[in-house]
Order: sequence, then C-alpha cells, then structure tokens
Amino acid sequence: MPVRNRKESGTAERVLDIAERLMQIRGFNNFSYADIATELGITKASLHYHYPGKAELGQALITRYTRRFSEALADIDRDAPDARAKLEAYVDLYAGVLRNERMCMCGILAAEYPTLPDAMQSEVIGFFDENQRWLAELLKAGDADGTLKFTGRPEDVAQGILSTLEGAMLVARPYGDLARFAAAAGQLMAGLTT
Amino acid sequence: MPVRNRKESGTAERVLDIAERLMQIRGFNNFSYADIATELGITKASLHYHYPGKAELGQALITRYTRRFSEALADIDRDAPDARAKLEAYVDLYAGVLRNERMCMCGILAAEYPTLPDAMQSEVIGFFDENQRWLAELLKAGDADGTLKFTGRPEDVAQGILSTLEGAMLVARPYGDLARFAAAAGQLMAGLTT
DNA sequence: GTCTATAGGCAGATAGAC
DNA sequence: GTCTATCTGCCTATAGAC
Repeated sequence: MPVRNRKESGTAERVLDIAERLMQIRGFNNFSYADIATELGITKASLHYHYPGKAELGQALITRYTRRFSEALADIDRDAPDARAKLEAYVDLYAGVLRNERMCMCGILAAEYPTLPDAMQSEVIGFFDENQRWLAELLKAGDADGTLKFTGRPEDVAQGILSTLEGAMLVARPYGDLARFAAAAGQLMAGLTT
Repeated sequence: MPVRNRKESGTAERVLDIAERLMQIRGFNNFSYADIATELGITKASLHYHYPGKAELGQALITRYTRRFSEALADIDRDAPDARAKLEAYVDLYAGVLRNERMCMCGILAAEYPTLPDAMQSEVIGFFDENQRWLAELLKAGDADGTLKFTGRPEDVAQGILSTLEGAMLVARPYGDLARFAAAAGQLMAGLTT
C-alpha cells in the first residue's frame, strides 16, 4: 500500500475516481486498465502497483462506494426532519446518480453478477442489505411519526422501494430521460402517502 | 441465409437458443462465439456462416425475444378475463424468466446499453416502448372495468410498473431468491387495488 | 512510483478446403 | 454447412530498469 497523507488526492484515489465513473457507465467487464491509464496519463503497468489485479480494483471501488453511501444515509438521518423527508432525500440520492448519466454501481453489478469475482459478489449483496436495513428502519419511523403509510412488513416494503428505484434508473438510462425516473419515483412516494 | 423448413429446429435456431440463455445470464459482452460453439458441438468459424458478426447475432436475439414476448402478450389479451387478471399474468411472465435463473433480456441489455451496437440499442428501446404501450392500454381497460385503481396518467403508471418489475428481477437475482421478486410484485399489485 | 517490454490468453473475424 | 488454420487486436498481468 502506498503511503499517503490524509487529505491528499493520491494516484490510488484518482484511479478510483476514473474507474468508478467507467464502471457506473459500462459495468465491471467493459472497461480496461488501458482506459484508466490513458485518462490518468500513466501506463497500465503502473496501475498494478496500486491495485495488483482487476478484482482488487473492483472490490476497492465497491467498498468506497458503499462507505460513501453510508455516510450519505447518516447525513440524511441527521438533517431530515421526519421519515417522509428522509425518504425524499433518499430518492434524490438516486436521482443525483442518474443526473451524472451514471447507473447505481451495485445495480449495474447486479446485472453482471454471475461473472463477478466472489469478493465483489459479497460486497454487492452487502450494499443491498444495508440499504434495505436502513429503509426498513425508516419505514418503521414513518409509521410511528405518521408521515409514511404502508401495509405489510417493513422489510418487504423496503425491498420493493429499493427494487423500484434500481429498476427506474435501469430503464431510464437508455432513454437518457430524467423525467422517466422522476415519474416512477413520484408514483412510489404517492403510494406511501395514501 | 440458410434454407430451412418451417418447423425444423435448424442450426441457426439452436444457436439462438444457446446464445439467448447465455445473454440473459451474463449479458451481451460476457459470452463468446467459443461458448456457443463448444455447447453446440461445432466450431466458431461455422457460427459466422449463420451470423456474420456478433452484432448481427445480438440483434437476432432481441428480435426473436421481442416477437415471442409480443405473442405472449397477445395470448394474455385473448385468455385473461379482465384487466387485473391480465396484469397478474404479465407479472407471472417475469416471474417465469427469473424461475429459469435468467434476467429479462432487455433489462440486462439496459445495464450494458452504452456499450451495445446501435442496432441493438434501438431494439432494446423498442421492447420497452411496446411493453409500456401495452401496459398503458391495460391500465385504461382496468380503470374502465374497475379491476385496477391508480392515480396519474396511465403512461406514467405503466413506466412505473415496468421499472418495478425490471428492478425486482435485477435485485432478486444476486440473492437467488424468488420470494424477493414475489414480495415486490405483490406490493405492486396491492398498490393498484387500493 | 513509474517506466519499457513482453508474456500468454482469449476475443471476433476471415480465407479457403471439403 | 462445417472444417482447419490463421490473423489481428485487446485484455490482464509480470519482470526488471530507473
């Protein structure tokens, strides 16, 4: 591991930035070390110093993505006034990804799932699990504070919310149409108000 | 083009059968002519006689898939007694795909969308368009016959239904868990009853 | 940390015999 | 229609100099 200062944006981190964008657009199997090297202005061989293999790079990408996502959830928990506002902020997290013309990293990896290295598969599952846990707690809070209405187990509804948002991103992207995502998201929110 | 009898399962058709399964599991960029050739027991070179390039093969796969899907929709229109029953049959189409441990072909292609040949991109869009058209008509019928309740434009709700089902398949597959899909689908149906 | 050079494999594709 | 043989290109990865 290269030694780095705390706040510095070292090469290893810049590699992740570039690879992250490529992976969220093309998926894990459709970008190469050459793509990253060209964009970063170093050689392919140098990349192997920071990430010995593509599997390690892929794992590092999911780990950082999941950590940042967790931090965003913590921010929402801190800032939003009630459960409904938290859910709106959560939906907006997804919209933000699409606005950058990207797909949710774990959504695109779910499509490639059977072709992924084992370690990456586990991390994808972990991402979904964490999201569903957070959403289930949110739903319980929304039931308690009266800002969210639903029937059935919170865990099942949480699965449904995650599925709907991932699917809305997936289908919206070929159309390049934010409104398509917004329509599905609006419908989702409406269903939790009734 | 090879000459074939009407009902015969010629080599070209068997190639599609094998490639279809591979594509619905791994996606377009993650199977090779070698995979098909090995499974079929012929050489890679022979495949090029039936489909000159991978782009042509990919296009043929979507075309056949979309045609069969359309036929299934026509069957539903003919057999199901009311709009709600039709929607249930539609959801069961998706569940059937997942039961075979596959993903919707166009769902998985949506994830790879930016990397696909132009002709394939158009066909993916066409598949989604046709599904949404059919669903929108279904919703209007359900509104008329009273078996489906919803608010908003039928076109938007149709988008939401398609997104939810695609997303439910996408997220359920890493878990290998049919129940996960069923939960999301059940929630979807419940939302159209209220 | 980054480089040059190269290995070794697999991809899609083509020529031409049968 | 299917074969053998081959091509070219890209991929991940490694060795070793600087």
